[in-house]
Amino acid sequence: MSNLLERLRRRGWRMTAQRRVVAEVLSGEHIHLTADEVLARATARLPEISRATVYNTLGELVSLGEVLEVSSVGRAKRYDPNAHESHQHLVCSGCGAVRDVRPEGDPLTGLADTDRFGFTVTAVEVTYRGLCPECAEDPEHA
Amino acid sequence: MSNLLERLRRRGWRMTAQRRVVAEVLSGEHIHLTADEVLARATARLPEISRATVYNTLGELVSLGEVLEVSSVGRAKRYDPNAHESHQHLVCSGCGAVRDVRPEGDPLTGLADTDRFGFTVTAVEVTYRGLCPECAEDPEHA
DNA sequence: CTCTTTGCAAACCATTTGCAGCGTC
DNA sequence: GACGCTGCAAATGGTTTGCAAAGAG
Repeated sequence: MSNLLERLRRRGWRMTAQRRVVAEVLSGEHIHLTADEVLARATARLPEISRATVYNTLGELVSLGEVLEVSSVGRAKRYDPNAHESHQHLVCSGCGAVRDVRPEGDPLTGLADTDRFGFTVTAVEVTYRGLCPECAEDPEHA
Repeated sequence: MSNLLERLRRRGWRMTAQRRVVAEVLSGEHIHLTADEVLARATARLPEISRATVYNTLGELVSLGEVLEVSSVGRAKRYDPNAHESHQHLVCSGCGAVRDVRPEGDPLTGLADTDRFGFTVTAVEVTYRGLCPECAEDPEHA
């Protein structure tokens, strides 16, 4: 656990103002921001940060395994800092809201051999789709 | 079941040469083509078909519920004609190959109330990631 | 005949890249 | 002081759109 920035410092990640701000913006629970949202929030704290740097930094965080890419919502990828606790996503089809969920019984212990087509399975992603309370009540909320 | 084209005729879907060819190209098992691949295969049968028509038609098939959009592989969306039999996807992280799988016990019958955040859950998507036999043996196969 | 679908080309949006200069370690 | 990171701007890839002409029912 602990926050993203602290994990990165502990790993000896080279620090700059831009990188720190991106990491800060990605701290918290149920965070699933697009690159553009990260840029907007980062710009609020550090006006001279550029879009390319946001993309570079996000890409590096993903390949470090400290941030997860979520492609199940809309056209733009979303970035999820909750990379160390296995979890699933609950996505609202109306407004695109995303919540992290962690059903107790891990139901995903892999595929029967007969279903694997010879694949070596290393990960499972689960997305639940539905409507959040606001969109269920007011379908125009989207 | 039955093939896509037949289902569409039965629904009284307006038919044109272009639409028929797109539906034909999407017939079969383990089909998960990108819009570009659909265009390429459709062009082989009907050279005058245009990219815009392929996109229009795919979009309509998706909103009819006869084709599924799969966004879990690469940047481009893929289109899966297997929309009536609930199934999951097995994706190779090396080469992007996709297979349909149908584990027997449907383990995913929803979320406990305490995990739902008030959402109305209507669907679950599961993606297994791993390496296909070819990529497991020869990591450069990608 | 009417109303939908098609083709073309341009617009769009998210993301990536090349390269000179700046800043961290 | 070296090498990696940053910003700019232009390129790319996938998808969408506007509009006039063609075609299905």
